[in-house]
Amino acid sequence: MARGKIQLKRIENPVHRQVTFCKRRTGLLKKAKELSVLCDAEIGVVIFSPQGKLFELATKGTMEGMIDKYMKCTGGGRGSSSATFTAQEQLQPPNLDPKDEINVLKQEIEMLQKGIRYMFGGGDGAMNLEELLLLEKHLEYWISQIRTAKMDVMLQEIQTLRNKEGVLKNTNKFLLEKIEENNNSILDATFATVETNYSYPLTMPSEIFQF
Amino acid sequence: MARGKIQLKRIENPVHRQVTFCKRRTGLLKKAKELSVLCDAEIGVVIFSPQGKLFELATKGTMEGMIDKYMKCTGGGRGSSSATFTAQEQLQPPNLDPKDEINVLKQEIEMLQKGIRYMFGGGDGAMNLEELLLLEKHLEYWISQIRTAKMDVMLQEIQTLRNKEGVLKNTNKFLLEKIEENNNSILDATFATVETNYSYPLTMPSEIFQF
DNA sequence: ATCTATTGATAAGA
DNA sequence: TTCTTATCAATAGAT
Repeated sequence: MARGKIQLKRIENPVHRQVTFCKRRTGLLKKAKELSVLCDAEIGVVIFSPQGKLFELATKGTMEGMIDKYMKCTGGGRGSSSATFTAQEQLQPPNLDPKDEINVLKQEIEMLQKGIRYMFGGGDGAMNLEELLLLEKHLEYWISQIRTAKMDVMLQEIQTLRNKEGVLKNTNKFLLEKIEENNNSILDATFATVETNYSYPLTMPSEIFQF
Repeated sequence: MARGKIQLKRIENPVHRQVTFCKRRTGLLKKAKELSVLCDAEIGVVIFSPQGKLFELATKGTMEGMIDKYMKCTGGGRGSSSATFTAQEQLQPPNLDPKDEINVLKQEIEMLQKGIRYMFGGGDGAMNLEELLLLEKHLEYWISQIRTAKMDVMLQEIQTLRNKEGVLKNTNKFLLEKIEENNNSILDATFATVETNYSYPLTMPSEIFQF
């Protein structure tokens, strides 16, 4: 537009991209407002920045109202965005354009294939930012599975340690009783001498046994 | 804009208004597309003409997807606008090439995802795409909040238990040595008798102490 | 954030 | 709706 034409492609420079996003976002919302006022139209605009931040505009009423109206117009027939809907409604077949769905799925497959190549190859197999962001999302899910397994292991270890502790405590208790018995039959001198050589108390601080 | 400035108010002349609506609507959607491409943003625009006619644009995926994302962002805790459905239900409508293609693509995606899950050593590989996407959405929100706190608590407990175990082990060891000393000075009979009354071994299995 | 040379959008007319 | 053209508005690049 100014000081030089721009290419209709993603701006690679992150600073330029962010600045342009801010400027054009403002411009777009302004244009939407103008159109709404000038022509008495009802307009809703939703903008997600690459970082996922939401910007929105609803020229009449609320965005929810817009969405409800949109749903009615598209004949989706599914529940209102603001109303609760039944499981029955939820189970109705989706109303997606098959072509769109196919494209989405193809993109997903390509992304997955690239991701696999990336992980196997180790190199940065020429994935662009958008693909990396998509892959990141899937990795987050996959990682959650690992987390579950890890959590199981940790819970198991906690249980095992608790069991061990119980055994040790009982053993300790038994040994203490044993020593007390022995103390009744031998001279105290020997025991006292040894006791000073150890830092571990024969009786544990009470809080250690609190669970 | 051209041939004279305009007032930012409703255009009273119906013909002018209609013409302007058409022109500016085109311009607005163009701007939205440009912003999306240039800045890698996800944008949804919904326009209702005064006559109630719908014009829409979703720069990535479908408008329904946009709405879902919007609901998520605004904390609208209600269900997905695109109803949840199982892969089985989606397989129902036969005879349509697009549907068949979708099914093939989905199977391919599942295969790829299973492969990756296998690489990670994770899950059981029995989830369909919709389940994965839905679960991912929820996990992204919930796990991040719960994960840190839970992990801290668990790690803390493991550490505490290990510390306790170390103390108990050392105490146990000391007591054992003490008893051995005592055994050298008193009769074995008493000890042996008591030992049979307890199931806890005085010497722990070696693997218990492996960390 | 502000400035300004340019490009892009568009009101009016056909 | 679309095209043209004179103007106005948006904005890319620089500061």
